[in-house]
Amino acid sequence: MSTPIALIDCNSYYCSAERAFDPRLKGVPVVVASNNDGCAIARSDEAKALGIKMGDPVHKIKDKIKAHGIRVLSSNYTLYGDMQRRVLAAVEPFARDIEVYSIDESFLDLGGFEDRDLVAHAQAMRAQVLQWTTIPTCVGIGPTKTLAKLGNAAAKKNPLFDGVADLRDEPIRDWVLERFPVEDVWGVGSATARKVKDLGIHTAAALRDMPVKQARSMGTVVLERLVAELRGVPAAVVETIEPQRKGMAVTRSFGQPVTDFDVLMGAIAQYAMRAGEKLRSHGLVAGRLTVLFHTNRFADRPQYGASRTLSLHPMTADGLELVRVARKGAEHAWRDGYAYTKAGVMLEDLVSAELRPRTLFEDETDTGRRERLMAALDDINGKFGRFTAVPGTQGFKREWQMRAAAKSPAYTTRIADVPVVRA
DNA sequence: TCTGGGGTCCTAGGACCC
DNA sequence: TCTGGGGTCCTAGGACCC
Repeated sequence: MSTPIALIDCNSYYCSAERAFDPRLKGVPVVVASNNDGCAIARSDEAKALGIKMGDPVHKIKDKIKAHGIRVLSSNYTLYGDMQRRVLAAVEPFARDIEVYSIDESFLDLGGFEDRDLVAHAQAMRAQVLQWTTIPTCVGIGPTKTLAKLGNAAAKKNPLFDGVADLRDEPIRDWVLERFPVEDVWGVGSATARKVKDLGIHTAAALRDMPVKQARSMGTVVLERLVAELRGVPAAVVETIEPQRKGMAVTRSFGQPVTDFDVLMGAIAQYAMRAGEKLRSHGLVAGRLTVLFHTNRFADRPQYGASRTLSLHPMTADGLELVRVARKGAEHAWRDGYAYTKAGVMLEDLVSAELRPRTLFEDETDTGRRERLMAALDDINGKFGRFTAVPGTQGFKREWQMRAAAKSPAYTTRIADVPVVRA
């Protein structure tokens, strides 16, 4: 008998986090938009009922927003990140181990709790999260991660489960899998769904019953493992230690198109500086940098996009060095006459800063000086807010700055924004 | 006028080597 | 009739996730 695994997932997480501090958002349709106020990335139940889909461009649903008074909020990741901390604090006592899978989902190793009624256990956990954060959740339980995930989706869809679906029970598992669309199974994307449907496989149960060899030859080992997991044979475990990161990226769409190299370079400089900050906060250095920018692929206008990858030696986390290298790449890739709408900086070959290989001609004093400069920069920007001290390359106008027309306050992380209750 | 951002894993195929 | 064989490393691109 394998250890039971649970998946706890927050319902309409970003919308729920916003509602925690603004009661006016309760009972009305709410949508949280992606960066630049571009797409709908979280919808309350009321917004879903109005037909708002995940990823809908906000400008294409303007009429619906107006007609139904849908509240559209800019995303506030500082708030969502801090609320996640609180959710996890509530969940912690209910599991032996936790794997934080995303900002609103965690896998729980329920080893040691087997002799309890796990449905009641999960209900108690949901109540705790709700009480501490006001955020509603659903829980799926199963012998494998895939089944826990599937149970979670079933609990969300079917009110019969009252928020908790335990798929360790075989009759219940079969009942759910036979009614579960194959394209909704975790790990089945549009390409795989198309292929298996051609074979007449339309449900999770049919996918489970697919011959393993056929799964392997049609897909990859990934599909083979997926079939095993649906059968209750674990192919993955709850991972409790965070793996070393392989890459890091800072990419943004612009608030308005950019046609001038220096202006573009301002944005790229900001992203490179931010990428450096991220590296340093993880204690890493990078060995390779990619700079990229492109035009709006949805627009009926001439298109151009390019990227350049350059190596960083010595490996570094120095923001100014990243800016210098990114500029070199951007100069190479630049073409006049286009309206660019997005740019980015990506870093690869990451290693821990202590393990950084030294190069032959490196000036240790100079390296030390630059490291202190970066530390000072992090200090200033940490204390007085991001972008307090920046290189001049970023420019002062920053017309490319992304739109965020309706961003909520930093209720939990900035003292001036803490809600005040008046008697 | 307005369509996000940041990740991971896997495979195929080329380069290179003995 | 039948192009040597086998190994590693790297990269690009696809697929998937939230």
